[in-house]
Amino acid sequence: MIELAALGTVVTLGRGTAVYREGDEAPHWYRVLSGTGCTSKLLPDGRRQIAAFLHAGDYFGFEALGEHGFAAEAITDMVVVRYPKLRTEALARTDGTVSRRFREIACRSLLAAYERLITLGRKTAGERVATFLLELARTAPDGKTIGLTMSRTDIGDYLGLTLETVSRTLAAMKHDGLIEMAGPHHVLLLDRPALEEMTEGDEPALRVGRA
Amino acid sequence: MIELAALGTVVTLGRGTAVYREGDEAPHWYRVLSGTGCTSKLLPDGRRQIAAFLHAGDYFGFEALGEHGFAAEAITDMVVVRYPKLRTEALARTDGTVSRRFREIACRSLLAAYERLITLGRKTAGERVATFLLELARTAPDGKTIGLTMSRTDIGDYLGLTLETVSRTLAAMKHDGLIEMAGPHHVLLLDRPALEEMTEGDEPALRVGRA
DNA sequence: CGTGTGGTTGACGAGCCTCAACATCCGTGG
DNA sequence: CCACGGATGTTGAGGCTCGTCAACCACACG
Repeated sequence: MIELAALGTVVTLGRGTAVYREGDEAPHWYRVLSGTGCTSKLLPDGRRQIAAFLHAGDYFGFEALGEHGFAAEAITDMVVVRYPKLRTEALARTDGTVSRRFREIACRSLLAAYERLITLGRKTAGERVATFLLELARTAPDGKTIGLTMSRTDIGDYLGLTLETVSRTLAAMKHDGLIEMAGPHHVLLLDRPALEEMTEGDEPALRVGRA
Repeated sequence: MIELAALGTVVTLGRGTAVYREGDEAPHWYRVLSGTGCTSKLLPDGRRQIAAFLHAGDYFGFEALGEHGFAAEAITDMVVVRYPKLRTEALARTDGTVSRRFREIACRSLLAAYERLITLGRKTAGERVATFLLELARTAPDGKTIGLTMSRTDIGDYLGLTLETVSRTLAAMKHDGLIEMAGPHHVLLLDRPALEEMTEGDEPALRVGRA
């Protein structure tokens, strides 16, 4: 019996290089081993939206049907495993476990994307940055020491803000004692409950009557 | 051999009723036969984001792993087919075609969600409304006569705008000769190329040098 | 040391939101 | 059949948030 792992090729990517571009044929999908990347799309006038940051363990590129709708690039040096779609498709056809696994990966990505819709559509700058920080903190060993491996521009393009607004919002959080910063790329969450409250917006002032 | 169709139950839903709520257990997934619905999520203070409008042929609810992260409701009277997850899971395990079908549905939804990220994160009000109109026009018989079955509030919650901005933007488009309206719920696209150009933002003014 | 890239901070303005008044549509009941 | 009332949509005035433009700073690298 074929194993999924046997179909993968390890690929090393230097910081800033493209894994694939928007419009490329999509014969492979990928999994991150180490480093940080992102998937993004440009509007003709240069505005950019990052769909997802890619961290160790994340899958990407599998959602493309014909060609890639989004580009993928390495933000830091990055190591990924590349899988050929055709052969993994064939494997999925015979192996129910693999097939189910694929479905679960797609569903998790979809759930994450839906969460991001509310962030981009309805949250304020402060709420977006708080959401982002807590998202990163989920994978931090101690849950509060965060390394920002991406630039302010990248964070802005991820959150639908400008780099200036990201910078200002972080400064305000520092000023308010919510976070501490050791250089531009190291954040320590000081007041997690306050940040969590920020991500959801305050409850409306005591609702009288119905629950 | 079991057929997928044999596992579905037809359910009729009155306008405004919930298919399921955020946090509900998710034993079923659904497909729309007729009518319009939406999936949405609320922030504690009442801000709402609509993740997707649901039209005939659309699948929804399958992405939930444990419980639903988003609510689903009928905007107009609606008929859906409800499928039990456990039994369709079992079917997918044995039938490669069904399994592949599920993966494809999930990937299509994911691609649509990614497209919406750039709409919500980077587009102006005018661009968002234009994107929305063209999205609806894709399923119109003549490609330009659109019935808006949802309210201005729903459109706003879908596009990350207020209902007033939606109304004003449509008025501006009418004024500019891009669309014509016969009542608040019937739109005719008059200048498709102009609308299409709007969805992508104008090209930057002639770039000199590198392509 | 220069030079370049990325980050911070400030001043200002545009775009969209908020609040409010008014219009229109539609179902209901007299 | 028409009058009423509520829900939905439109339009206007003003304000706030965040974007734009610009200057300055910090660090990495040759």
